[in-house]
Amino acid sequence: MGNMARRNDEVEALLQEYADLLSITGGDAFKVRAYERAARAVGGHHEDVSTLDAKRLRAVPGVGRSIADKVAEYFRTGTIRSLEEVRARIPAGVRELMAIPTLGPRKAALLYHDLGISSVEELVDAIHEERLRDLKGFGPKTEENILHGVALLRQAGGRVPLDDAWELAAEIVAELSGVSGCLRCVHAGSLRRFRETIGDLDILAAADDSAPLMDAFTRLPLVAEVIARGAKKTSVRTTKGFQVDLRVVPVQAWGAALQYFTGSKEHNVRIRERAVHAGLKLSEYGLFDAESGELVVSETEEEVYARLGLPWIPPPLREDRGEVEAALRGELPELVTEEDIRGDLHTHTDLTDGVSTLEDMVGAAAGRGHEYFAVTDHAPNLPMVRMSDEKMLAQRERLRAVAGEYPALTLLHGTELNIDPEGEVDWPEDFLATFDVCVASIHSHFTLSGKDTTRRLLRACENPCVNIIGHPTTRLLGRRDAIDADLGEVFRACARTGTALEINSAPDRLDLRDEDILHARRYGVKFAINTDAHSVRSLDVLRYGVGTAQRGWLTADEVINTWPLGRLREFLRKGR
DNA sequence: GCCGTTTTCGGCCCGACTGTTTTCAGTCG
Repeated sequence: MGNMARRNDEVEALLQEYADLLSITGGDAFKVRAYERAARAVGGHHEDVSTLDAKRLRAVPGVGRSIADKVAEYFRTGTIRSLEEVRARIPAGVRELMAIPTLGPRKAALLYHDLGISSVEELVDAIHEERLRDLKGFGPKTEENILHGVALLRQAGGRVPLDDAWELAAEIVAELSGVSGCLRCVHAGSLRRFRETIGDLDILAAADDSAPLMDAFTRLPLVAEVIARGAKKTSVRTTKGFQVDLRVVPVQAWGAALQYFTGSKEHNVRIRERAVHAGLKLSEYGLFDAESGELVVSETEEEVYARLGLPWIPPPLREDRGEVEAALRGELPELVTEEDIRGDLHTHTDLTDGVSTLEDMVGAAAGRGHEYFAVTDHAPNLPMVRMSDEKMLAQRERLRAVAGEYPALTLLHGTELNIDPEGEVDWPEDFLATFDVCVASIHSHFTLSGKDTTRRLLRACENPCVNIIGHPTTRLLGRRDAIDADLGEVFRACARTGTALEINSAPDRLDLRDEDILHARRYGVKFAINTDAHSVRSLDVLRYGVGTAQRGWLTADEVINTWPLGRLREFLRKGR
């Protein structure tokens, strides 16, 4: 799976790059869109595109003769000639300008052609030197927006999205686990704790002799540079500029090392304090008697915690947010797990902006062992999707038709509504009431005042047909701030009206985020952990939503899509 | 560049918002 995903991802990235470069050069907008569409389709495709012959490649929606040829050329030669040609004309830094929110291909092209700007740094310098002032279409507000966008980008501080880190870790762990003499290998660090972005990736392995593991590690194809190489620790930088540390420990020290390298630093400080008070000393090598220096325990994390008078603490809780105190009181939450999730309540198909068909999405849901599955395509007020009542009803018929093939899976017909500035949604109540489930989300007017946004969300909660507030803060990691709202008021309204808050699992959203979940659960709110999947493959993101929910201390009972269908349906009736 | 119970051309995702203009270009969802 990991490997297959990467081949498709490679092609998706290349086609998207080609689309971006075409748009910068002012190429035909429809051609640009064709490449973007093909990129998304390949990225979301369920088969490994490197294994497909020409005919089956062209069966991927949006892939025709020309793009199929380019994909084949890439797998045959390792490059795409036409991409190389356009790369030679446009520096990579110009494309990187497009990562700045509010800065698209036209402005990037203008900045490059008129001022020779080809990096974010040069752009920031140029703004401070007031060199943008004479540029057509650029005013003071544009400068301000660019600087804010750059600040958002830099907030991520070189950190990597959770899914990128996860996939990289999975690949490295799989590779190293096969090395002779490797007794254990896992990822640790902030990835094990499911933080929303990852700084450095920490891989931990156990072996008697570390040399074969270190050799294999430094020889991985994705390694661009070996930063440090030792017997216990080796650090590399990947071709994408990401630092990965491998630590190899004797298997006897596994538990102590895993505990130490999982962090967080703040959690470990608390744990070591407890050790000191008990006359012990904790390090990555084990728990030792402070006086005699004799090893007490080190083989498993459970033993280490137990010897300190604590139950094992799940990694997502290890942030020094009261988990040690809760553990001491015997009040650690029994965290929701991916296995607890019985179904997804927010997904899309190619009827709107998804890339997989309804049949493929449903088949994949059945394959995952879901008990229920909601298809919730976009409602008409999102103009790009050109939705209509007729299309929705036709989809409902199609859903009914496919349902017969999966007797163990209950299909729910839903929609993702748009909450307008007044808090109203797309359809009147009588039509909404015909859906099994309605998600309602903000997709426009992100910059209303806090007061107006709060009122807007409250109004949506009070709609008797709105079951779930989708991606409640609408933030995009590294791209868009959370909306300004009095979340306490919103959470109170959700609890009162029987409206669930979504934990959107998309790695660039993770919305609600962990702190907001901790806040919201104090109001007795219910949650829904959804994928918002736009393809079969993106159904996999569920783990990130569950990890985020765990960081928010959620138990299965607080999450409506862990419930049996009957209890879920009762909740979705919302007292109607 | 893709696609076709419109089949080899002529459409294709469209409307709103923002900031810049002085009638509109660029970006976004």
